[in-house]
Amino acid sequence: MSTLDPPLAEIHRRVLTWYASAGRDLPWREPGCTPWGVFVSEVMSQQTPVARVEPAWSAWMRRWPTPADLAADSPGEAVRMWDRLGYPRRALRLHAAATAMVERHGGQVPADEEALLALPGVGAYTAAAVATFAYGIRTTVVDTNIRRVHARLVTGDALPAATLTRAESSLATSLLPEDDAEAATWNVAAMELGALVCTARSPRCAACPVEDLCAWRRAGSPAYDGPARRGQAWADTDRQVRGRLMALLRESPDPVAASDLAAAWPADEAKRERCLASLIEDGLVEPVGDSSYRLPA
DNA sequence: CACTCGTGGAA
DNA sequence: TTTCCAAGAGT
Repeated sequence: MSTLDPPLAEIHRRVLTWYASAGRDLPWREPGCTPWGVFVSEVMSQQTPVARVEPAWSAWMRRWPTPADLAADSPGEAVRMWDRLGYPRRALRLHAAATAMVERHGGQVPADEEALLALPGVGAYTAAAVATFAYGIRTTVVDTNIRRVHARLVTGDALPAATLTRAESSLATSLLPEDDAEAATWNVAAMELGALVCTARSPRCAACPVEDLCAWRRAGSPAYDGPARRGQAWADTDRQVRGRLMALLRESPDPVAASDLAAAWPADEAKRERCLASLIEDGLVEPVGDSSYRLPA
Protein backbone atom coordinates (compact mmCIF):
# COMPACT_ATOMS: atom_id res chain seq x y z
CA MET A 1 0.00 0.00 0.00
CA SER A 2 2.00 2.97 -1.22
CA THR A 3 1.27 6.60 -0.45
CA LEU A 4 0.09 8.46 -3.47
CA ASP A 5 2.10 11.33 -4.73
CA PRO A 6 0.77 13.95 -5.09
CA PRO A 7 -1.59 13.64 -2.15
CA LEU A 8 -4.97 12.04 -2.62
CA ALA A 9 -6.66 15.25 -1.59
CA GLU A 10 -5.40 16.92 -4.74
CA ILE A 11 -6.90 14.18 -6.92
CA HIS A 12 -10.18 14.46 -5.03
CA ARG A 13 -10.29 18.22 -5.42
CA ARG A 14 -9.63 18.15 -9.15
CA VAL A 15 -12.03 15.33 -10.00
CA LEU A 16 -14.80 16.78 -7.85
CA THR A 17 -14.33 20.20 -9.44
CA TRP A 18 -14.37 18.63 -12.89
CA TYR A 19 -17.55 16.73 -12.08
CA ALA A 20 -19.32 19.85 -10.80
CA SER A 21 -18.96 21.47 -14.21
CA ALA A 22 -18.81 18.54 -16.63
CA GLY A 23 -21.12 15.98 -15.03
CA ARG A 24 -24.29 15.19 -16.94
CA ASP A 25 -27.67 16.39 -15.68
CA LEU A 26 -29.26 12.97 -15.47
CA PRO A 27 -32.76 12.90 -13.96
CA TRP A 28 -31.83 10.38 -11.27
CA ARG A 29 -29.09 12.73 -10.07
CA GLU A 30 -31.52 15.53 -9.30
CA PRO A 31 -31.93 16.31 -5.60
CA GLY A 32 -35.64 15.46 -5.68
CA CYS A 33 -35.15 11.99 -7.13
CA THR A 34 -36.46 9.25 -4.84
CA PRO A 35 -34.42 6.23 -3.74
CA TRP A 36 -36.73 4.17 -5.97
CA GLY A 37 -35.73 6.34 -8.91
CA VAL A 38 -32.08 5.76 -8.12
CA PHE A 39 -32.70 2.04 -7.74
CA VAL A 40 -34.44 1.77 -11.11
CA SER A 41 -31.68 3.75 -12.81
CA GLU A 42 -29.00 1.46 -11.41
CA VAL A 43 -30.71 -1.74 -12.53
CA MET A 44 -31.40 -0.32 -15.98
CA SER A 45 -27.79 0.80 -16.29
CA GLN A 46 -26.36 -2.67 -15.71
CA GLN A 47 -24.64 -3.29 -19.04
CA THR A 48 -26.81 -0.76 -20.87
CA PRO A 49 -25.53 2.67 -22.00
CA VAL A 50 -26.97 5.68 -20.18
CA ALA A 51 -28.17 7.26 -23.42
CA ARG A 52 -30.61 4.40 -23.89
CA VAL A 53 -31.56 4.22 -20.22
CA GLU A 54 -32.69 7.82 -19.86
CA PRO A 55 -35.95 7.73 -21.90
CA ALA A 56 -36.79 4.27 -20.58
CA TRP A 57 -36.28 5.45 -17.00
CA SER A 58 -38.58 8.44 -17.49
CA ALA A 59 -41.37 6.29 -18.91
CA TRP A 60 -40.91 3.70 -16.18
CA MET A 61 -41.05 6.23 -13.35
CA ARG A 62 -44.10 7.89 -14.83
CA ARG A 63 -45.93 4.56 -14.87
CA TRP A 64 -44.62 3.13 -11.60
CA PRO A 65 -43.58 6.01 -9.30
CA THR A 66 -43.16 3.72 -6.27
CA PRO A 67 -42.18 0.11 -5.61
CA ALA A 68 -45.79 -0.63 -4.64
CA ASP A 69 -47.02 0.61 -8.02
CA LEU A 70 -44.77 -1.82 -9.84
CA ALA A 71 -45.47 -4.69 -7.45
CA ALA A 72 -49.19 -4.24 -8.06
CA ASP A 73 -48.73 -4.82 -11.78
CA SER A 74 -47.76 -8.09 -13.45
CA PRO A 75 -44.17 -9.15 -14.10
CA GLY A 76 -45.11 -9.48 -17.77
CA GLU A 77 -45.95 -5.79 -17.92
CA ALA A 78 -42.53 -5.02 -16.46
CA VAL A 79 -40.92 -7.13 -19.16
CA ARG A 80 -43.00 -5.42 -21.85
CA MET A 81 -42.14 -1.98 -20.52
CA TRP A 82 -38.47 -2.96 -20.41
CA ASP A 83 -38.75 -3.01 -24.19
CA ARG A 84 -35.35 -3.34 -25.82
CA LEU A 85 -33.04 -2.41 -22.98
CA GLY A 86 -31.62 -5.91 -23.17
CA TYR A 87 -31.20 -8.71 -20.63
CA PRO A 88 -34.94 -8.83 -19.84
CA ARG A 89 -34.37 -10.96 -16.76
CA ARG A 90 -33.42 -7.63 -15.17
CA ALA A 91 -37.03 -6.49 -15.60
CA LEU A 92 -38.24 -9.62 -13.89
CA ARG A 93 -35.82 -9.13 -11.02
CA LEU A 94 -36.71 -5.47 -10.72
CA HIS A 95 -40.34 -6.48 -10.35
CA ALA A 96 -39.38 -9.09 -7.77
CA ALA A 97 -37.28 -6.52 -5.91
CA ALA A 98 -40.24 -4.15 -5.78
CA THR A 99 -42.38 -6.96 -4.40
CA ALA A 100 -39.75 -7.68 -1.74
CA MET A 101 -39.65 -4.00 -0.81
CA VAL A 102 -43.41 -4.04 -0.26
CA GLU A 103 -43.32 -7.28 1.71
CA ARG A 104 -40.22 -6.75 3.80
CA HIS A 105 -39.38 -3.05 3.80
CA GLY A 106 -42.65 -1.19 4.09
CA GLY A 107 -42.66 -0.34 0.42
CA GLN A 108 -39.36 1.52 0.73
CA VAL A 109 -35.97 0.98 -0.88
CA PRO A 110 -33.81 -0.23 2.02
CA ALA A 111 -30.87 1.99 2.93
CA ASP A 112 -28.83 -0.81 4.42
CA GLU A 113 -26.33 -2.31 2.00
CA GLU A 114 -26.87 -5.78 3.40
CA ALA A 115 -30.61 -5.55 2.83
CA LEU A 116 -30.08 -4.18 -0.66
CA LEU A 117 -27.76 -7.06 -1.50
CA ALA A 118 -30.49 -9.51 -0.58
CA LEU A 119 -32.83 -8.12 -3.24
CA PRO A 120 -33.18 -9.89 -6.60
CA GLY A 121 -30.95 -8.43 -9.29
CA VAL A 122 -28.80 -6.55 -6.78
CA GLY A 123 -25.12 -7.44 -6.59
CA ALA A 124 -22.16 -5.76 -4.94
CA TYR A 125 -22.10 -2.85 -7.36
CA THR A 126 -25.81 -2.00 -7.27
CA ALA A 127 -26.07 -2.35 -3.48
CA ALA A 128 -23.19 0.09 -2.98
CA ALA A 129 -24.41 2.45 -5.67
CA VAL A 130 -27.93 2.74 -4.25
CA ALA A 131 -26.63 3.14 -0.70
CA THR A 132 -24.30 5.95 -1.68
CA PHE A 133 -26.34 7.73 -4.37
CA ALA A 134 -29.79 7.44 -2.79
CA TYR A 135 -28.79 7.70 0.86
CA GLY A 136 -25.41 9.40 0.93
CA ILE A 137 -23.76 6.50 2.70
CA ARG A 138 -19.98 6.30 2.53
CA THR A 139 -19.25 3.00 0.82
CA THR A 140 -16.95 1.70 -1.88
CA VAL A 141 -18.43 1.62 -5.37
CA VAL A 142 -16.57 -0.36 -8.00
CA ASP A 143 -17.93 -0.42 -11.52
CA THR A 144 -16.26 -0.84 -14.89
CA ASN A 145 -15.64 2.90 -15.21
CA ILE A 146 -14.06 3.22 -11.80
CA ARG A 147 -11.92 0.15 -12.37
CA ARG A 148 -10.58 1.65 -15.59
CA VAL A 149 -9.91 5.05 -14.01
CA HIS A 150 -8.01 3.42 -11.16
CA ALA A 151 -6.11 1.09 -13.49
CA ARG A 152 -4.78 4.04 -15.43
CA LEU A 153 -4.50 6.79 -12.85
CA VAL A 154 -3.00 4.72 -10.04
CA THR A 155 -1.81 1.36 -11.33
CA GLY A 156 -0.57 2.53 -14.71
CA ASP A 157 -2.30 -0.12 -16.80
CA ALA A 158 -4.26 0.57 -19.98
CA LEU A 159 -7.19 -1.56 -18.83
CA PRO A 160 -8.21 -3.43 -15.69
CA ALA A 161 -8.14 -7.22 -15.45
CA ALA A 162 -10.97 -9.27 -16.90
CA THR A 163 -12.50 -9.91 -13.50
CA LEU A 164 -12.55 -7.76 -10.39
CA THR A 165 -9.62 -8.52 -8.10
CA ARG A 166 -9.31 -8.04 -4.38
CA ALA A 167 -6.50 -5.57 -5.00
CA GLU A 168 -8.82 -3.38 -7.02
CA SER A 169 -11.47 -3.37 -4.33
CA SER A 170 -9.04 -2.43 -1.58
CA LEU A 171 -7.51 0.22 -3.80
CA ALA A 172 -10.96 1.72 -4.37
CA THR A 173 -11.58 1.74 -0.64
CA SER A 174 -8.25 3.41 0.04
CA LEU A 175 -9.12 6.18 -2.41
CA LEU A 176 -12.50 6.96 -0.83
CA PRO A 177 -12.74 10.40 0.85
CA GLU A 178 -13.35 10.34 4.61
CA ASP A 179 -16.35 12.63 4.55
CA ASP A 180 -19.68 10.93 3.82
CA ALA A 181 -21.06 13.47 1.35
CA GLU A 182 -17.70 13.86 -0.36
CA ALA A 183 -17.34 10.10 -0.66
CA ALA A 184 -20.74 9.83 -2.33
CA THR A 185 -19.87 12.55 -4.82
CA TRP A 186 -16.45 11.03 -5.40
CA ASN A 187 -18.10 7.75 -6.35
CA VAL A 188 -20.29 9.30 -9.00
CA ALA A 189 -17.54 11.65 -10.16
CA ALA A 190 -15.07 8.82 -10.73
CA MET A 191 -17.70 6.88 -12.65
CA GLU A 192 -18.49 9.94 -14.74
CA LEU A 193 -14.82 10.54 -15.48
CA GLY A 194 -14.58 6.99 -16.78
CA ALA A 195 -17.76 7.34 -18.82
CA LEU A 196 -16.94 10.67 -20.45
CA VAL A 197 -13.16 11.09 -20.47
CA CYS A 198 -11.26 8.00 -19.38
CA THR A 199 -13.10 5.80 -21.85
CA ALA A 200 -12.12 2.30 -22.89
CA ARG A 201 -11.32 3.24 -26.46
CA SER A 202 -9.54 6.47 -27.36
CA PRO A 203 -9.65 8.22 -23.98
CA ARG A 204 -9.87 12.01 -24.11
CA CYS A 205 -6.84 12.65 -21.95
CA ALA A 206 -6.64 16.31 -23.04
CA ALA A 207 -9.90 16.87 -21.17
CA CYS A 208 -8.83 14.98 -18.06
CA PRO A 209 -8.42 16.94 -14.82
CA VAL A 210 -5.71 14.57 -13.59
CA GLU A 211 -3.80 13.81 -16.76
CA ASP A 212 -0.50 15.07 -15.32
CA LEU A 213 -0.97 12.78 -12.32
CA CYS A 214 -1.92 9.70 -14.32
CA ALA A 215 0.45 6.76 -13.92
CA TRP A 216 -0.51 5.36 -17.31
CA ARG A 217 0.18 8.67 -19.08
CA ARG A 218 3.45 9.08 -17.21
CA ALA A 219 4.45 5.63 -18.43
CA GLY A 220 3.80 6.72 -22.00
CA SER A 221 0.30 5.27 -22.40
CA PRO A 222 1.48 1.69 -22.97
CA ALA A 223 -0.91 -0.55 -24.89
CA TYR A 224 -2.93 -3.20 -23.11
CA ASP A 225 -0.74 -6.25 -22.63
CA GLY A 226 -2.94 -8.58 -20.65
CA PRO A 227 -4.61 -11.77 -21.85
CA ALA A 228 -6.77 -11.48 -24.95
CA ARG A 229 -10.33 -10.42 -24.18
CA ARG A 230 -12.74 -12.68 -25.93
CA GLY A 231 -15.52 -10.76 -27.60
CA GLN A 232 -19.14 -11.73 -27.19
CA ALA A 233 -20.41 -13.81 -30.09
CA TRP A 234 -23.85 -12.93 -31.32
CA ALA A 235 -24.87 -14.52 -34.62
CA ASP A 236 -26.77 -17.79 -34.09
CA THR A 237 -26.35 -17.69 -30.34
CA ASP A 238 -29.06 -18.52 -27.86
CA ARG A 239 -29.08 -14.87 -26.91
CA GLN A 240 -30.02 -13.85 -30.42
CA VAL A 241 -32.77 -16.46 -30.66
CA ARG A 242 -34.16 -15.63 -27.23
CA GLY A 243 -34.12 -11.97 -28.18
CA ARG A 244 -36.06 -12.68 -31.34
CA LEU A 245 -38.69 -14.67 -29.46
CA MET A 246 -39.00 -12.05 -26.72
CA ALA A 247 -39.44 -9.27 -29.28
CA LEU A 248 -42.46 -11.07 -30.73
CA LEU A 249 -44.00 -11.67 -27.33
CA ARG A 250 -43.45 -8.06 -26.21
CA GLU A 251 -45.08 -6.65 -29.30
CA SER A 252 -48.19 -8.78 -29.07
CA PRO A 253 -50.92 -7.87 -26.57
CA ASP A 254 -52.36 -11.35 -27.06
CA PRO A 255 -50.75 -14.77 -26.67
CA VAL A 256 -48.52 -15.71 -29.58
CA ALA A 257 -49.10 -18.95 -31.45
CA ALA A 258 -46.29 -21.49 -31.51
CA SER A 259 -46.33 -21.32 -35.31
CA ASP A 260 -45.59 -17.58 -35.16
CA LEU A 261 -42.72 -18.15 -32.78
CA ALA A 262 -41.42 -20.84 -35.11
CA ALA A 263 -41.41 -18.34 -37.97
CA ALA A 264 -39.20 -16.06 -35.92
CA TRP A 265 -36.34 -18.59 -36.11
CA PRO A 266 -37.07 -21.23 -38.73
CA ALA A 267 -33.43 -22.14 -39.36
CA ASP A 268 -32.89 -24.37 -36.34
CA GLU A 269 -35.90 -25.92 -34.67
CA ALA A 270 -33.94 -27.65 -31.94
CA LYS A 271 -32.20 -24.46 -30.94
CA ARG A 272 -35.47 -22.54 -31.05
CA GLU A 273 -37.24 -25.06 -28.83
CA ARG A 274 -34.38 -25.08 -26.38
CA CYS A 275 -34.44 -21.29 -26.19
CA LEU A 276 -38.19 -21.18 -25.67
CA ALA A 277 -37.82 -23.73 -22.89
CA SER A 278 -35.10 -21.65 -21.26
CA LEU A 279 -37.27 -18.54 -21.44
CA ILE A 280 -40.07 -20.42 -19.71
CA GLU A 281 -37.60 -21.73 -17.16
CA ASP A 282 -36.45 -18.15 -16.52
CA GLY A 283 -40.03 -17.02 -15.98
CA LEU A 284 -39.94 -14.67 -18.95
CA VAL A 285 -42.53 -16.64 -20.89
CA GLU A 286 -45.48 -18.77 -19.92
CA PRO A 287 -47.46 -21.28 -21.98
CA VAL A 288 -51.13 -20.56 -22.59
CA GLY A 289 -53.25 -23.57 -23.37
CA ASP A 290 -51.78 -26.04 -25.78
CA SER A 291 -49.73 -24.12 -28.30
CA SER A 292 -49.43 -20.44 -27.53
CA TYR A 293 -47.28 -18.32 -25.26
CA ARG A 294 -47.29 -14.96 -23.55
CA LEU A 295 -45.35 -12.80 -21.13
CA PRO A 296 -45.98 -13.84 -17.48
CA ALA A 297 -49.29 -12.65 -16.08
C1' DC B 1 -13.95 -18.71 -11.68
C1' DA B 2 -15.64 -18.86 -16.34
C1' DC B 3 -19.61 -18.50 -18.62
C1' DT B 4 -24.20 -16.91 -19.92
C1' DC B 5 -27.61 -13.47 -20.54
C1' DG B 6 -29.85 -8.50 -25.20
C1' DT B 7 -29.33 -4.63 -27.69
C1' DG B 8 -27.59 -1.04 -30.44
C1' DG B 9 -24.30 2.78 -31.25
C1' DA B 10 -19.67 4.14 -32.37
C1' DA B 11 -14.98 3.27 -34.03
C1' DT C 1 -18.39 -4.48 -42.54
C1' DT C 2 -16.81 -6.15 -38.37
C1' DT C 3 -15.60 -5.42 -33.76
C1' DC C 4 -15.98 -3.54 -29.38
C1' DC C 5 -18.38 -2.88 -25.33
C1' DA C 6 -21.79 -0.44 -22.10
C1' DA C 7 -23.35 2.01 -13.98
C1' DG C 8 -23.36 -6.45 -13.67
C1' DA C 9 -25.82 -10.45 -11.73
C1' DG C 10 -26.41 -15.26 -11.20
C1' DT C 11 -24.81 -19.79 -11.53
